[in-house]
Amino acid sequence: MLKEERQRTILNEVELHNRVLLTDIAEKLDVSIDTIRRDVKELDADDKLRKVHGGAVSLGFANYSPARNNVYALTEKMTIAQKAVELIGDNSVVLIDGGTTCLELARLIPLEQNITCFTLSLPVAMELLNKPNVETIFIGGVLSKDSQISIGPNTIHNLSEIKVDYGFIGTGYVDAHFGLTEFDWDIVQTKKAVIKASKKSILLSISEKLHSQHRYKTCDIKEIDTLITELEPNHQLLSAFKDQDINLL
Amino acid sequence: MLKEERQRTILNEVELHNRVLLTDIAEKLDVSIDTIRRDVKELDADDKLRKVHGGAVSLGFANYSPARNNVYALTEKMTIAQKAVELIGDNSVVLIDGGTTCLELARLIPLEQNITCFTLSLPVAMELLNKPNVETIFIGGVLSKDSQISIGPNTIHNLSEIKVDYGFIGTGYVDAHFGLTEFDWDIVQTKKAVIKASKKSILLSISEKLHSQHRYKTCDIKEIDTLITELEPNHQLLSAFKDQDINLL
DNA sequence: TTTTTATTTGCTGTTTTATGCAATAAATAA
DNA sequence: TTATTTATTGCATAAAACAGCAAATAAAAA
Repeated sequence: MLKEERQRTILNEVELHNRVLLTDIAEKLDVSIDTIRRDVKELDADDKLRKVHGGAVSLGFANYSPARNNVYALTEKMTIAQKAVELIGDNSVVLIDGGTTCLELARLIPLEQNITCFTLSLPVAMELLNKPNVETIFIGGVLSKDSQISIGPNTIHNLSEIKVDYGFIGTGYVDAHFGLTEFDWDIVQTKKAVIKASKKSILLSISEKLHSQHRYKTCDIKEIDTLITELEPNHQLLSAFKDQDINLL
Repeated sequence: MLKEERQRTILNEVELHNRVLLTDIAEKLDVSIDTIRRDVKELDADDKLRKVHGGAVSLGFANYSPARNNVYALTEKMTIAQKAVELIGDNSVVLIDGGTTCLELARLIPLEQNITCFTLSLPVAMELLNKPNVETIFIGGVLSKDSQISIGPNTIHNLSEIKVDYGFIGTGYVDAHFGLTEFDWDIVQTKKAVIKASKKSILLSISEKLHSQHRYKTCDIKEIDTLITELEPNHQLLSAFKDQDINLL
């Protein structure tokens, strides 16, 4: 078998599965592991793939860097945020939670929109300051380093003193049966207070999060007024939520 | 399974839920917790995520570095901030005002310094979140769009309930005779409350601001405990302050 | 054709890397 | 505080990478 052929096979394999094990391909092509190793080394030098310990991965796979494009599933989140922002009427009072989806919502608020906006998220607040017609009120409290939102008793107390038209919230995990869950107890307490401070709670979640759960429970699905995902409301992935008392957007 | 595949899975999980537990991933991928721990350590070193006790959080969630390209008189302000940061003892409770000089102070707080820090400035709060040993409490309220700090009655009320060791404040204008003055009435009210909430008030001001004044008065010089400028304390520009009951640094 | 030369491949022993285990230390929760 | 979970460290093992050598193969020259 020619070297060319062998390398072509390796590349095919890598492009198809994003990865390959040296041992597998050596056995498949019935040559020694050293030969394959040398082939992969050449392909790596030619920037056709990335050699890694024990095998090789495709370039797209290796170059994936969240630090560069920063937000995971940005298109989906923008779709969700767009649906959410359409709910906000002029002169309404809303509360925006933390998380990247909620941050997108803050970004998408039109410059001419005239609203009052409460938030407990530092990045969301930063974003809202760019909107000339949004009156922004930050709910103070102890700041969580991970989530960059106010948490703790003071935050919860502050939240207890307001009642907004819409509360836009995110969640770590959501399941049609188990409801909204998080792994952080403080966050759960805060989110509970957010929901209580909202006449209507709007949950923003990418579909990938549906049917996942964790240890601490924020609330049942029925406490949420509307669920917004990037999917069409009658998508089959949402069927489990159709039976529940919740609007889908 | 290749290490790269495993790390990609970890990244997906982290970006999906913002935060994951090492134990969960280890179980899901069926490898030892040590391996996951090492993976997460590497991903952290590569700035792909942030490792926290027991798990990992996504960067999009915990990343913010405001560019400070065009800060006026940055070197002077850094000198001032350096002098100020040396005043802060371990386990003390401080309050940091807004403005670029105070932001520099927040930046210069050493990573190992263990303090509790109140602030009403959004950029300062952002900066403080990067300090692992600083407990940050944000004083909530209506946010001023240009100064990016909390103002208004609610802010003032919140400030009335605390008393910190040091209050680090900035000012728009300062004069040995007329005291601290501002352009904006709301800001003045807030700064008054900040001074009242501080056992000792430390004024941070570049020398260029000395001997300037504006329409609304925050307080007299005698209400300030220490004035920090970029100059030597016995510089002649400071002579007018020497007669006053104020420390110079 | 045969001979020479260069390239490729496989093998051996050594070094490096990846992973899991266990003991101890540190951090967090109760 | 104590108890429990999570981190760190060192070590053992196995797999993989590497370097050098020699046989096999291919290409070029006589």
